Amino acid sequence: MGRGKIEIRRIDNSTSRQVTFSKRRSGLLKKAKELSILCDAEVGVMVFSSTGKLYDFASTSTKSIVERYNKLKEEHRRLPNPTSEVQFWQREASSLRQKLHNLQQNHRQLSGEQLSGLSVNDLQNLENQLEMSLKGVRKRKEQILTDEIKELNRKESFIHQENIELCKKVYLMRQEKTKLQKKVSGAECVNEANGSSQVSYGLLGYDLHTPINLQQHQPQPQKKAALAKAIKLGLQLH
Amino acid sequence: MGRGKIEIRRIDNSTSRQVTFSKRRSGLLKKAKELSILCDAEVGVMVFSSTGKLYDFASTSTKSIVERYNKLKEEHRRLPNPTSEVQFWQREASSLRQKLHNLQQNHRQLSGEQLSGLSVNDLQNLENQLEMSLKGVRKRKEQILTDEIKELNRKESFIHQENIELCKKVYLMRQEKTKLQKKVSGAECVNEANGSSQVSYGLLGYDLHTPINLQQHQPQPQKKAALAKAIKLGLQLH
DNA sequence: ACCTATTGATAACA
DNA sequence: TTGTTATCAATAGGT
Repeated sequence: MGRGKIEIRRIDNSTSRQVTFSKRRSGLLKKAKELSILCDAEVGVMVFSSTGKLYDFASTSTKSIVERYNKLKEEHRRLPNPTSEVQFWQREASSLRQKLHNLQQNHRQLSGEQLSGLSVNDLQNLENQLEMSLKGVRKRKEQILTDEIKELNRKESFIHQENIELCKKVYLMRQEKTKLQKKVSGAECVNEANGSSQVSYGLLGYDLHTPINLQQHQPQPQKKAALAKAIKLGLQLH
Repeated sequence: MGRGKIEIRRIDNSTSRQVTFSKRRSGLLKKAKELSILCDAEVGVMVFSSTGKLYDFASTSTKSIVERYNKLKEEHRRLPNPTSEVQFWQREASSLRQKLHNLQQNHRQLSGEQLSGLSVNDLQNLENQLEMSLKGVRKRKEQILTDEIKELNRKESFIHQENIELCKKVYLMRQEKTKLQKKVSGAECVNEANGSSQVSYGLLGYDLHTPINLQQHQPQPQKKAALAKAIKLGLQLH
């Protein structure tokens, strides 16, 4: 019920998982409430988010519902049998161990080990699964690299623009400088501060050129490194 | 959602209250299950009908959920019987849950999901790992198929040998048969059992030929099927 | 239990 | 997060 149907499996994207959790949780609690009212039933719902937060609903009180559940399901836990508590946790641990074991088994097969028990068909399925995974991983990698390259291109063009602006400035300053020099040489008076002034000019001219060249070439090695990286990693550049 | 909208208040008619209870109850449990799967949440639902019957759902186990609820909601039950035995098993379960969670995380990444947190280098490692796995799986598959083909070849040559032996036998029996026929026709006495004897000859001839042809051709389709399978599965046949 | 017209829930998007 | 809307899903009322 939505813009498209979805299959009931863990939602990968954490954001949409969060959104769906929020919406469906409230839907579930609403329906629990409606059921309890419409049908005069005692209903309790407990939901733990994956971050451990609790959301619950109880038509009466959670305590009373849990009490009722315990009373119905098993006649103890409180006073008589502290052993059952231990037994419960032992079983829980056992079940978890089993799940863990299964997952480990699966993991090993996904890693190309422990293949002895499998038929050709099982192996074919495994192979397909691995190829899908590989596709996913490569897609993600390519995504990251193309993003990186795009970003570098953006930076480069920005810096290039900046460079052009600076060149214009340099041109203007040169003009002003020559204008000033003409004025100075036009005046016959000999200035004692001449030497220091010339040093100043020299520095100025140097300062104006060097950073321009630096900025013009600075992005290049970065970009080249990214390209080399991409090529090394087998990315197809368009 | 139905032929008309209804007000959320206790349904007076007991029959339709019962029907609605049944329908909405299963809907609620279904949605609880979906929520737990979609959003990776721990969900528990308990419903008591007005007649006192219990219907429940728990993504893990109701006990575990109730325990978790109690632990989170109220710190009691600690004081009366903080049996170290129970505590031990609770810790054990908790630790196993953690391991399970980690492995699931890993498994998802190996399946090409949940890749958002990984760097290009991580992804490259994953890719290499998957390629190794794929290599292992393919090797194993090829092994099985070549073994199968070898076995079929062995069988075929064995049967072929057998076939030759049978042909020899047929040849010898034909000779004996013609010898006997000559003897019979040489004797002038008319045998009443002639008809049945001819039928017997006919059957004998048929019996001698058919199994030979069958055995000669039986392995062929098997082998062809294996080859087709191998080709379909992308195995390189040398 | 099974069948639809209808309402309700919600996935995708902004 | 909250709201909107196109779609899918649940289900009310009947059979």
